[in-house]
Amino acid sequence: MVNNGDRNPLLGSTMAGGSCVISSVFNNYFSTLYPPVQAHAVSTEALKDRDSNKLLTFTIPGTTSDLSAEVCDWEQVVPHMWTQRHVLDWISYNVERNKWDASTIDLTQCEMDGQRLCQLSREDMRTMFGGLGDTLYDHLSQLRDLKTPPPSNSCDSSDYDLTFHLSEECPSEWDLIYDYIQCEDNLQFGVKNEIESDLCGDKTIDPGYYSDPISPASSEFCGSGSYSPQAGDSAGSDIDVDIKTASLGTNNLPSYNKSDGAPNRRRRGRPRKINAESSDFLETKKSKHSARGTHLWEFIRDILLQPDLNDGLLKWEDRSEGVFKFLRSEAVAHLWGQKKKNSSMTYEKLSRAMRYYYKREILERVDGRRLVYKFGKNSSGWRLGDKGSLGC
DNA sequence: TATCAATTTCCTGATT
DNA sequence: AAATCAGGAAATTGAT
Repeated sequence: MVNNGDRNPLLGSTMAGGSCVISSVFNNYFSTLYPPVQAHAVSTEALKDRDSNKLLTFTIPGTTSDLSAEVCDWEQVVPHMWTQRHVLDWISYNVERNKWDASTIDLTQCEMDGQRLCQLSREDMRTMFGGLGDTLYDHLSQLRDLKTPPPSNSCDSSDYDLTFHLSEECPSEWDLIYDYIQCEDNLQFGVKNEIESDLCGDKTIDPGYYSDPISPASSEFCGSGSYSPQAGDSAGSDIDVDIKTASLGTNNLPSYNKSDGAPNRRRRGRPRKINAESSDFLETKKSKHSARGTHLWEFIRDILLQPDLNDGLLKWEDRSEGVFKFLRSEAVAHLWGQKKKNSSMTYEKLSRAMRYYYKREILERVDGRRLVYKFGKNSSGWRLGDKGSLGC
């Protein structure tokens, strides 16, 4: 997700080559507008959610520790209070989300605050941002609507002016899933990259391939900054390890040395979780005993079950047979990675996990058709008339 | 603490 | 040539 151009966690790692262009365009622009500042300690209180209902909180700038000031996350601020930087972050995010060619956007048009942005009509947006204008307008409307108390229903709406819930009673509305993922990711990666970029200047780090923490290459990794929220569940990103160990000054890093000895090579397997010490320090987001959460196939299924909201990621080829196709394979992988707090997820890796489902008959092979899969007899919830996993 | 399921990562080779 | 598929091997995680 592009959230902040100069601390963009995902660009250039998991996305296709076009994203590099996007990344560089926005990075350059951000670095011009916002020279690096020193990272401050982040209040974990400001970041952790409050319960298993995945409460997400918007904050008013300046009210919540250093976070809002330093991190500048547009998702945590109501749109009409966005600064210029928030606006840029948000545009950058939408550019990435839609795989838009950032070079087609006149960045000087982006120089406005949230108040001004909110005054723009759909036509204005089209004029300013071309084909992306509609998307921006719709997304902004969506964000603004979040501030409007919803009609009373099963979803809790307390404190709705500043928060929204993705509660157990009302799960899996795709937009909420998406926003939840984005917001959560924002909390996870936004701060990290803020620190990375702030401490390292323009140096970008591929989050998918962290430097060996003890290697010469990684010794350049700057780190005295403190940080940050951390999901308690698995799959802390590689960057998690580096940043935390660096920032904590620990020296108990595994002295691994991959067999080939190649520098900057990550080792196999899931990214290592941070150690207990840093984990305590950093505060975890989820309960130690929280459920594992949806499996990959359920995640895929749930996207498919929200056709209006799945953003062209996947489509049914034959709904009655459970045949579906990836339309934007890398975007789906990216989203899956966000859900798992893994910024280096790719379609290649996701597809490996999908192939493991063949044996378990959660999926069936569809020979000769690229990007096409079929739900198997051990999957559920996708059939018409099934009691799906979605809905209240 | 050990074990397990479910990935995640890396890899080589084949196919489209 | 690049993307995707296939599947082995090993690593890691959270759950039990």
